[in-house]
Amino acid sequence: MKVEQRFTIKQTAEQTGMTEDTIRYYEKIALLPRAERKDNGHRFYRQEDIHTIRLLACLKKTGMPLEEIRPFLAVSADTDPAEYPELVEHLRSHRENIVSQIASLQQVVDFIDMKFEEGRYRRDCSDEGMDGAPENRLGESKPKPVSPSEMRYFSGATKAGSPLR
Amino acid sequence: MKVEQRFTIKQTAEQTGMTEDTIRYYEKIALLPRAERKDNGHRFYRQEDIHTIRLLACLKKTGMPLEEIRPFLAVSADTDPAEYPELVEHLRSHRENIVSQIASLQQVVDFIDMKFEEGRYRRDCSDEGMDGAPENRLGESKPKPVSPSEMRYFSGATKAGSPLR
DNA sequence: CTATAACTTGAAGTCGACTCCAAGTCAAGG
DNA sequence: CCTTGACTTGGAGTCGACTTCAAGTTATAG
Repeated sequence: MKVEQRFTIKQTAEQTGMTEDTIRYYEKIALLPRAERKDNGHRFYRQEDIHTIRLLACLKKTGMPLEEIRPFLAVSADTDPAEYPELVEHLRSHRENIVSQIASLQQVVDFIDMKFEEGRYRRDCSDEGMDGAPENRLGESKPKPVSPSEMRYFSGATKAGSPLR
Repeated sequence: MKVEQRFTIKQTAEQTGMTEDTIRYYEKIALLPRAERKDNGHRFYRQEDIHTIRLLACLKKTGMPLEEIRPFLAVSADTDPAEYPELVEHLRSHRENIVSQIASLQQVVDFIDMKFEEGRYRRDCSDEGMDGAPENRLGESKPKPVSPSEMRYFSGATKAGSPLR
């Protein structure tokens, strides 16, 4: 058994898809804890840290601002979230955000698919698009069109008379 | 039949969830076409414009930068995308982005759900998480846990001896 | 007539998230 | 020895996306 692998900032950057500068920046703003240093002062990271940074990267991809990620990371490791009741609400509410973000994204995918298929309709994409029962559909392959349920299309302004509206 | 409804910038802002300032800003950077003006110089918008702005809002929610939205809007109306072959590729590639964004988001949702359910595991959330066949799953209701297929969890660094790794 | 509100304009300011820079340290190779 | 490369630091600069500001116009109500 090795003593526990150590990674340089460069390796860490490669493994997490961040730049070295960004990792240092996160440390600077204390989003990440101060990394351990070797004798020469160089940072080094353990597998554990890499997982944390990956989670950070993942949250960032969901459009979460850094300040919201901050409390998230506290719970990232092996902590039981129930120990931080304050964060539990945070998590739950962010989960809702994400779910609605997914719905938004799905609408855009549907919009695009529709454009491809028919090239003429417009889909409504309002904030309240998914009220009621947000039926979950997620077709990866193109031939899957839009679900028929409760949809509102971009109507109006269809120069050549639209049937409904 | 009315002459066609006209909306002030304020009403438009309300209906699209943007601020008036933002709408003016988009006009300034020519993301939106110059709005028509009344005799007194005030902007007014038609239903059609509102749809366009809604689409803009929707794309923005998916994290698309304004400069990428720009060409998108060109095709938003009643245009057939096939007439703009350049945009078709754009659309297709953005669709792929979104699909992978959805996958990312879904991972975070799964991560959160797992935290809630077990409060002890860590899920991996790497960039290449969904390679191979991106099985599409999208559970809206909480009781839906994570799909069993090809998943990598946050492992490592589990202070109290982790089983695998 | 005045005051309030809803708009107009261009320009300047803010904020988050990097990204780059200059100056310095340290280790290894030629 | 000097150079190259990988790092360190603090601070400044950039960029996207707004947001605020100051000054002005016009319409309506009291």
